[in-house]
Amino acid sequence: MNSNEKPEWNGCPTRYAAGIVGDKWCFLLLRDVLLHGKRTYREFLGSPEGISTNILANRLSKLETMGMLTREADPRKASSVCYFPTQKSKDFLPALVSMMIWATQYDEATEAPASFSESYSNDPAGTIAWYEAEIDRVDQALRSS
Amino acid sequence: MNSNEKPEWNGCPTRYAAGIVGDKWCFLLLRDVLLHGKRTYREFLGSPEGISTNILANRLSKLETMGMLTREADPRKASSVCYFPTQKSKDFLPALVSMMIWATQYDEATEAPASFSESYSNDPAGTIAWYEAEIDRVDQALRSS
DNA sequence: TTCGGTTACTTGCATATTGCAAGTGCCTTT
DNA sequence: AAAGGCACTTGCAATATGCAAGTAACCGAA
Repeated sequence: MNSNEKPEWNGCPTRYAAGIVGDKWCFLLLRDVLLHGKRTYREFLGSPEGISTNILANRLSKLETMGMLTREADPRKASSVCYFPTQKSKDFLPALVSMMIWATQYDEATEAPASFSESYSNDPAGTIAWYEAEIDRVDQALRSS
Repeated sequence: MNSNEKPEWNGCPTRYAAGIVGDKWCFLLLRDVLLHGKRTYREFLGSPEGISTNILANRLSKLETMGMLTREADPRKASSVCYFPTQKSKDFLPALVSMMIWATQYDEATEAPASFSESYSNDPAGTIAWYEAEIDRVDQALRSS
């Protein structure tokens, strides 16, 4: 890449990302799904930020429409519902972790232990892989129950 | 990292990031500053998304308060104003680029050339470094004028 | 020195989005 | 058959946004 290639086209990937993640609630729901293993409406409602029920329903359907989540019957109880992450949202993990690393560095009140940043700087790919494995573990357990 | 260490604390770095980037307009302004070399109110207004003047003023001051931008007199014309990226926002670049890579992969209408993803996958650190150098070049040129 | 143009905003107002509380319909459990 | 949980929906007041217009300071040219 040399300095003649001015990246004017950058606008678009960023706008695409902003359309999904440039919303506080979608962002936090993605965290719940990708990092906290949450899969149900009830679990999302329980997050400390206190999303209200209408906004939650709205954002879940938005995320479904955008191909980030799939809405399926809960294998444990047919009357209940699960939202599973798609490959598209799993592929968002590196970006999400990258933002967390940045936030950990600048948030004076961070609750993230030093070991998080350390393990990422020692082995970024391994850290991402660990989260991916957790997601798969959660979803396989759920789907086979 | 073993699977006993369940990362409950993840909520917070993500919430911190969501507080800044979980807003469409802040997100796009960061793009303009970090990727497009924009520094003035007038330049931000010119972006294709069409931010309105009151929202722009509001977000610039929010980003300044959050330590992402500094508001300074324009060295070219004292009556004008420049918004420069701080180290904090420059350190956000890896996360931003990571989101762009993801968006490029999933946006069917992406305008990003294949060479962008290629150069990132060949040499991620080098790609980030290139953007950092561009930012420094822009700001040094501006400040010494 | 005054006048038009530019820059960086602020203000007012109609519309859209949010937050909160309450309600609905469909299971499931007892 | 009744009670409760789950996943929403609805209504309404409060807040935020988008748009158009206005303002204040400065700058360069005539």
